[in-house]
Amino acid sequence: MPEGHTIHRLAADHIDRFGGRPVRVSSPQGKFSDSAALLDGRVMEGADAHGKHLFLGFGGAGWVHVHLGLFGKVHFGAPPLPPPTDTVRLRIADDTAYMDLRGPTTCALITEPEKQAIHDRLGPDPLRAAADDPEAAEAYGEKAWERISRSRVTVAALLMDQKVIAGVGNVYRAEVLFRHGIDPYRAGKDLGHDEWHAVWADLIGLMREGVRNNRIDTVRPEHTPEAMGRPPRVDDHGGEVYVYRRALLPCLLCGTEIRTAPLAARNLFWCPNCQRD
DNA sequence: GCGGAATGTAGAT
DNA sequence: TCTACCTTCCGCT
Repeated sequence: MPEGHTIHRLAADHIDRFGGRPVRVSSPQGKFSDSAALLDGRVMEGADAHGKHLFLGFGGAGWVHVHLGLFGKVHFGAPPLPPPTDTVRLRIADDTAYMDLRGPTTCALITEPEKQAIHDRLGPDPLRAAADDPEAAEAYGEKAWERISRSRVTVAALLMDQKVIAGVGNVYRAEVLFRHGIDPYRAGKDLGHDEWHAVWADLIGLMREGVRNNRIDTVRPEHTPEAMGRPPRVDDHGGEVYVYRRALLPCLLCGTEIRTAPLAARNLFWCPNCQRD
C-alpha cells in the first residue's frame, strides 16, 4: 500500500526498531547480497523519506535506497526469524526485531551525492513540509504551483508526477480532487492559486493522518456512513474514501454514479457531478 | 491452478 | 503510449 504516508511511516518504524544500533543485514533472495555483506554488522544511523523513496542511513557506508513500487512490501516481526525465502530481497535484524522487504522496484546501496540527486529530481513532499511553520510549509508548496500553473497537462496527471509533487499516489490524487470539487481533467494552468493552496494544505493534513494511522482515510466526519444515516461501508483497501475504487457506486454526497477511466496508466475515479471544471 | 489487478516507475519507441 | 519489472491476493474454473 505504498503512497508517501507509508514510506514516511516506514522511516520512523525503522528508527524505532533499529536506530543507533548495529544490525544484521542479508539478502535471502540474493539480489542484494553484495551490498548486504558491506552493511552487515554496521549501525543504522538514520532514516529519511522523500515522496515514495525510503533511505536507510549507514554512515560512511552509504544509504540503502528503497522504492516499493506497486508491489513492494515491508514486514516487521520479532524473533525467531522465519526461514529465509527466495522472495525476501532484504532482511535487517537485531536481537529484538526483524524487517523483511519483498518485491521492491529499487533496493540499492547508494552514496550521499546519489541520494542528493534523487532529492533534487523530486518535487515538494507534503510530509516534508515544516510542521510548525505554516508560512514555510506554504512556500514549499509553491514549488509545485510554479509547474502546475504553467502546464496544460491535466491536474490528475500532474498530481501523479513525482517531479511536480512527491508522495501523492492514485488514492490521494482521486480523493483530494474530490474533496475540492475539482474535475480531474482540468488543465493545471486553469487551477486557481487559492485552489492549489487549499489542495496543498489538505494533502499535508491527510497524509500526516495517513502516517499516524498507517492507512488512507479521506472522508470528513460529517460524511461518514454513521453521520449520513447510511449502512456501514467496507473499503477493501483498508481506509474510508469518497471515490477511489468506488466505480459505478453512488457518490456518498450526491448519489451520482462514480466514474472511472484510465489516466496516466492508472485508474482514475471521480464524481462527474461534484467535481467541476 | 490460472488470469487479472493492485496505493509505481523507468526506459524504449 | 507501450512494456518490463517485482509479489500477493482474489475470483473463477
